[in-house]
Amino acid sequence: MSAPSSPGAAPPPEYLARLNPEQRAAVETLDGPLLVLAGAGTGKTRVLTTRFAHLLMTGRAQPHQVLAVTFTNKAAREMRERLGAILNRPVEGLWLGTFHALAARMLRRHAELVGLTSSFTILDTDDQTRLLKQVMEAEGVDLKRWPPNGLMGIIQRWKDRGLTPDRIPAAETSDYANNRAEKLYAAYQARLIALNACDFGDLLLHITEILRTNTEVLASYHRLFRYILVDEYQDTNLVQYLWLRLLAQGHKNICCVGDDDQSIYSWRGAEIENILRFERDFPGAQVVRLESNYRSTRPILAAAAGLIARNEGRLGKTLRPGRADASGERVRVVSLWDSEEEARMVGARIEEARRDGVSLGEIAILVRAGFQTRAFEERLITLAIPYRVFGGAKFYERAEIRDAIAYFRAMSQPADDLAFERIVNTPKRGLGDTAMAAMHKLAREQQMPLRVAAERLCQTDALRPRPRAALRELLENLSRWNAGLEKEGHVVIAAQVLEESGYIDMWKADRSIESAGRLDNLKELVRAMGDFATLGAFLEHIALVMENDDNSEGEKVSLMTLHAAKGLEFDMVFLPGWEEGLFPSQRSLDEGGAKSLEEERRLAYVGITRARRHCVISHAANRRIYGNWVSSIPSRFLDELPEGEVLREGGVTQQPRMPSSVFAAGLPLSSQRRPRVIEAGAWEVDQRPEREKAFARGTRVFHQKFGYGRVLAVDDDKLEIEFEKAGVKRVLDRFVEPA
DNA sequence: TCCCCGTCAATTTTT
DNA sequence: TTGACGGGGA
Repeated sequence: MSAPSSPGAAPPPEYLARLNPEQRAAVETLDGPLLVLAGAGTGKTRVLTTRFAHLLMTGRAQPHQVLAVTFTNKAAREMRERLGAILNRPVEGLWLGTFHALAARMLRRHAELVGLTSSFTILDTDDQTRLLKQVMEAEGVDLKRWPPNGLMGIIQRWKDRGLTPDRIPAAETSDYANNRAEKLYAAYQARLIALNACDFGDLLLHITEILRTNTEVLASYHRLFRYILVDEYQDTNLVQYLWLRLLAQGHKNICCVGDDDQSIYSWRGAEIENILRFERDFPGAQVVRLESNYRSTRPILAAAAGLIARNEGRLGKTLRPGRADASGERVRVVSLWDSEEEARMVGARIEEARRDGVSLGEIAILVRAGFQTRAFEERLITLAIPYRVFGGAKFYERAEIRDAIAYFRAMSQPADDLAFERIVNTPKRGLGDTAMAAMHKLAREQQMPLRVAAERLCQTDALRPRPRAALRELLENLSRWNAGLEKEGHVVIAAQVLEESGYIDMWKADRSIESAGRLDNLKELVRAMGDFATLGAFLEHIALVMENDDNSEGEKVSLMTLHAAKGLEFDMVFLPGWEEGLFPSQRSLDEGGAKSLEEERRLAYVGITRARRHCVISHAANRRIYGNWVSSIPSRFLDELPEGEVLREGGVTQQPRMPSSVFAAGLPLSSQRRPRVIEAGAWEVDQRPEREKAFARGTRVFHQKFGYGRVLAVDDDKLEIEFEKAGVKRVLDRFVEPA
């Protein structure tokens, strides 16, 4: 390959010449800890991959001597591809992958140190909950009072912090289920080991435990990894941080890339403190800031910057427009009457953009919570605008896929009770509660896997002849299939399993609409297995690399949550529902206080910075939530946008429909409360004049949706009104009239 | 074994 | 309003 770049020598290689000075500093600062603070759209991925390539090109490291960690498979894939592109060849033997994939790979090498074998199973969330539920039942916990999912959350947070059951601080034993959380956690862990299984949290928990107690193992990784690269460092949790810190103790060449302003995952254990603390954690650390943004127009960046500047806990950086054509229209803030009108407004603007030649694939609607997508879906269907909702059910989560995988697991992993349980009576073999209870009883008494207990049971006359025969057949099949694996190969056996177990027939006999699709999915599953050398490799892939199936032909509007949008960009972005209680969400306000308000604000920042050219933020005065109308006041984030950078407007000039109650009251049209028609442009100059219209306490007022009421309290332009029919609500004064 | 009905809750999600 | 879930009855 080309010669390494030595400072001062001849022109730098082409891959470096393409970088701006700050990016280049991030790539060429090779020794010691380095934090790269990469703002949105500043070329983070480019820096990361170029740095990786640079390490190889300069001969600083062999491919296998670099540990490169990402959060998602998508990011890992992208890094691999771009690395190959820079080096102009595919690269083999890399330690490049997600935290979980890399941890699993390491753990398989040392599994016996925590009581597992190297072929341990990785459970998905569904299995995790089922197992925990069983543990809780065995301990006699009232599952109604103490839902397993609650404990699952507690356990996961503990695992996120690297806490094994014996390490739970006394102060935190939590009052869950009468102080039994810790005991249940220990029992759950014991069950996992007995099943030779890990949940996702265990992958990092176990390997970190191994590294911190086993100096020889740790030293071997110190010898191996000369350089460590970490993506999205602001999203790391404590155990991931501990794992990285242990590994980095060797050469101390750890480079973390991240953006504290985009830390939006604290609720799943991410600790923004990790990135804030970097310089203290890694003495001698250097920090490089990437602040040149190549994505968005100046007004969009200014709006985002103004908003995020309100946060206290941040390292601080300011995005500068880096594009030559950074001028553009201001961010629009549109006020609407209700959520239906909001959907109409978004739909109308999308149609308009489409007429103007904007590709639908370049348009996104980003919402705070999943349920918000529905209103927009309905509108887009009406307008015949193709769209795509991200974050739906995934391929591996479908029942038929999970069943099939359970068959493969049950066949190849005799200790995998969860898999065995799932398939034992699927399709129906007449093995109901009675048979299962007998198996469980024996397994428990003899401390053996279910499958072994089932074998024993078949040799007794504990079961009636019919179920006994069915069970025996299943067990014989499992052994036979497994025995054929070596000779026939896993793809042939997989097809055979699904066929001979009667599973395929079960779906063929099913006359529901989905059954054809399910059969297709099964076919696709078997086909995909051919891409893997062994069944084990395939199962690992399924557990860790659960790809969202991505059959996106054609250009479609993207509908997704703000969280799902991180890392993406679009020409035109709609950000609806900026209302107090929805965004920032009530729940985060209630539970997390000031800290989570800051996280909500970061989420808003992420939303705005997704937009390249057009950003339309909106809020509605009334919204239907869980079936009833709720009035809402504009999000505080709207007030925090710098005034000069936004254009405040009313909605589409569409008259809100009269509530039926008005007609029912039989009022003459002339005296009807005329709905305040919100006209385009009407609010461009804020609402100051409107505000003069003071409503004193006790004033009797009329509201379009809630009818008549009396003002209880006035807070600037927000009124608290006790409505005769609808109860006490908080409403903006511009939406009520004196009665 | 299946289906119907009452109850209850209801962000954000990757691996 | 929707959906998931569990209990009870056919």
